[in-house]
Parts: sequence; C-alpha cells; structure tokens
Amino acid sequence: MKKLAAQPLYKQVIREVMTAVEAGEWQEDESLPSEIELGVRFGVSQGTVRKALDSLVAEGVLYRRQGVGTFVAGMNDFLARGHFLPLAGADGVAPKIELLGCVRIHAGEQLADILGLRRGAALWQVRRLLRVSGVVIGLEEMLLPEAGFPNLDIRRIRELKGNLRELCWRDFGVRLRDGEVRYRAVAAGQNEARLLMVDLNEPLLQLVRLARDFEGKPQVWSVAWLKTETLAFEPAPFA
Amino acid sequence: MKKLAAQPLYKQVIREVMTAVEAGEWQEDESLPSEIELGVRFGVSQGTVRKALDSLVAEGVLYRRQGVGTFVAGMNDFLARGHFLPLAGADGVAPKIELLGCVRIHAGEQLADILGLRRGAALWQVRRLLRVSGVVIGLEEMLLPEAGFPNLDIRRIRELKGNLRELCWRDFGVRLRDGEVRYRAVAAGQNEARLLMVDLNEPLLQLVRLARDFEGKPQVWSVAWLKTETLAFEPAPFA
DNA sequence: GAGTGGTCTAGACCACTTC
DNA sequence: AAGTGGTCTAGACCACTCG
Repeated sequence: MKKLAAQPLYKQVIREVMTAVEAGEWQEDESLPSEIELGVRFGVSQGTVRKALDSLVAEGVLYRRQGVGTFVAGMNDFLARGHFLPLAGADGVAPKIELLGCVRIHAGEQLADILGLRRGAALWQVRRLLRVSGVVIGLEEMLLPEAGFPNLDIRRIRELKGNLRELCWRDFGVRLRDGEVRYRAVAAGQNEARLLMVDLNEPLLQLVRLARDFEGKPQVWSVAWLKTETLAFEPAPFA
Repeated sequence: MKKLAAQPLYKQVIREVMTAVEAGEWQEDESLPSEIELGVRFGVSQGTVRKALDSLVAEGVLYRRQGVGTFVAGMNDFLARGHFLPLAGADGVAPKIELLGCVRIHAGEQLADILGLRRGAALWQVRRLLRVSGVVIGLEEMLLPEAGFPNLDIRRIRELKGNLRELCWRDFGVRLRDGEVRYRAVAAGQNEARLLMVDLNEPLLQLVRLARDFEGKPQVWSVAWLKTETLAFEPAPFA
C-alpha cells in the first residue's frame, strides 16, 4: 500500500475495509479474513490492520469475538440501540420499532440547508412508533432526500421491520454512522399527544439528530419524541 | 513489570499512571515524561505505554500535543463540558456554573442503595445554577456521601468556581469519571420553576447521572433540570 | 491442534514543535 | 538540532474457541 495523500496506512486500511463492507463483500455477521490475511492483502502488518479494525469496532461497524474472528455488525437504528430504564431501577429494555408511514414532501428552507439540498427538494418523511413491552413510548420522524433514495418503498421498510438504517445500507448502499444528538424537553402537540396517547402539553423528551454517511455527507434528519413519565432514556455507548 | 493477576501490561500501566495522576505527581496541564521514559520506568516498551495513554486520553484524563508532550487534563464538570445550541443553528456555548448552596442531609433508602451506603447516612447536597450568557438555563442538585468528603466547605467550592469535580479531586483525592446519563422530560415543580424562572409544569429536560471513581465505586449522584425552550443540550464527546 | 483475536517488543522512521 | 508524539514493521507469544 502506498502513502497516498500523506494519509497514514491505517487510515487507508479503514477506508479499504469500509469500502469492502459497503460493497457487501462480507455479509452481516459474516467473518472477515483474519488480521494477518488482511495485512497481506493490503500490504501492511497485522498491527496496522488491527489499529484500523479497532476504530471500526469502536464505531460499531464491526465486532470481534476472541478466538473466532471479526464480523460485520448489524445496522440497528440509534433509538433501537438505546435503552429505556425504570426510574429507580437497574436493567433497561431496547424498544421495538413499528412503521407508521412514509410520504413524499418538500424541503423547507431550513431543512434544505441542513441536508445540503436546494429549497423545495423532494424528501421522504418516514414516521415510526417505538414500543417497550407493547406500550407506545415514542414517535420518530425521519427525513431523507428522495434523490439519494429513489423509489423508497414502504413495503420494503416493513420487510426490514422498520429498520431504516439497514434499508439505507442494503437497498441504497449508504451506510449511516450515528450523529450527535441534541436533547430538549418540549410540550406535546396535537400530533404527538394523539400518537403517544398522552395529554396535550405533557412534557416529552425530544431527540434531534443528523445522521451522515462515512464520507460525512448529511443523509437523514430525525426528530423523536419520547414519553419519559415512567422510563428514562439512556443512549447507546457509541457516539 | 510483572504479570500480576493475569492483567495485560498496558492495563497495569493505566493503573500506575492513574495512581500517579491521583497522587498529584504531575499537575494539571503539566507534561508527563515522554512515552519512552515512561516505558523505562514501568519496564515496558513505548508501544505499550502508548496503548495505555490512548485510553486515558479517550477518557479525558490526559491530552496530547504532537511534538510537545502528554499532559494532565483539567476536571471540568460533565454539564460544563456539554454544549447548548440554538435550535436551528450551528455553534454551541458551554455554560457557566454558579454555586447556590451546600447543606447536610440524610440518605433515603433508595439513594443509600445507589451510593452503597446505609440508610440514613449523612450526605452533602450541593446545588448549582447553570447560565448561558448570563441567563439561567439549568439547575443541578448533587449528592455525595459525607463519609468520603468530610468537612466539605462551601467557601472552598466557591473558590473553585463551583467545579465540584475538581474539588473532589484536589481536596479529597477522588477522581471522578463520567457516568452514563439518563434523560427524561419532566414538568417543572415549585422549586425548579422558581429557580429557573419558568412557569409551573413547563417541560424541563432532566439529566440523571451516577458518577463513579476510577475503581468503579459510586460517588456522586446528580440530577439536573435544564430549560430547553430556546437552546438544545448536546453532551460532551466522552462517555 | 489449528486458527483466531489480543498483547508485547525492539527498533525504525516520520511529523511536528520548540529552541 | 533535539525532543516529542504518531506510525509501522516483523516477529513472537498468549488466550480463547472450535472441531
């Protein structure tokens, strides 16, 4: 491997592996070649491969099992990976996702700015419900450019159990990385109150995120409203 | 360095360095010996020292400046390291902390459990205000066992500008690491409404944390209420 | 036992900052 | 030029899992 663009070798390896993962060279939960073999393939030492894989593991792209191998990780949604915990208690539960619907809308000025589109660009608006042991606990609204995800099919989303992150990857080759989350407390509006079955103006936890792909391009804007009267939200480890 | 307790060398180095930092061997923003020198001191190679320092940097205990050295990081509070961002906008601002007061109370059953104390044990309750450009934006209530922090002095807290984390370290040798955060939305009660100057029942973002020391012992329980009508909260990078 | 990840070394060189 | 962090190698051995 050459020193292109003065990038360190391990960063080049990260890119190469990422590209291969995105190209589907190894399926989900399928093991990659061993660190030594990857080293031979990229012309670097095992230590360098390891350093590269370390960051991909830290980012949740891969996972390792000692003595067994390194595997491609699944693509659970950010919220699906989070935990909902009883206020006083110990163990948390991950929510189940239920697709509500998917419609085509047009970007307002602000949203267009955020997603790097022109004003009025076509967007998909996907809405989902979150349930913990059957009880509705959250509502999520996600917006993604139609240009990048043409012919987004509601039945397809349903097939993947509402897992939009996995869909973006499988059907459109876009691998989303988690973005930073902003937290707010807001009063429930008409919509939220109805869908979450709470009173108007009841406090809801609002999570706002911008998910980017691995090139850093903004891809999905998401706003979620969570009912936290009896359960607190704890985000998943990775940023 | 020996293979005690089957711990890998780099983990032993982490402990050694941590101990030295806690003992105050190097002051804040003072540089540690070079990686090579540390290697000689602990009887390991530079690569192993580096791996150890990597995790301490990731945890925010140390920071590095290429070509210069490795330094002991300051001890800003979790909330003080977070950012408050305008809803639509770009750059966030870190809040200023203002001490409200410090009183001695007794642990209820639940709190005693969490902090690993007996019921009724003496606690310090420290309350602080958070301001962003002068405007009150949050209230934080922290509880810590009197046993671990005897003679906690309000004037001393004030001296350190309300930075309780730094105080725990400097005066009591307890270095707190960030704990996981749980998020909720709650309605403002009497107290919160008065101190934050909002209406009763206005939605507030609640953050609940349990900070532990580097041995994993629970040390500080904290609950914060944040006004997020105009500013969203974004936690600091490190978990 | 064979294959994998996990650790460790000694030594090398590069990139950066400071004097 | 000297000293620091940052990268990289070749080779070694350990710890773990699985057939």
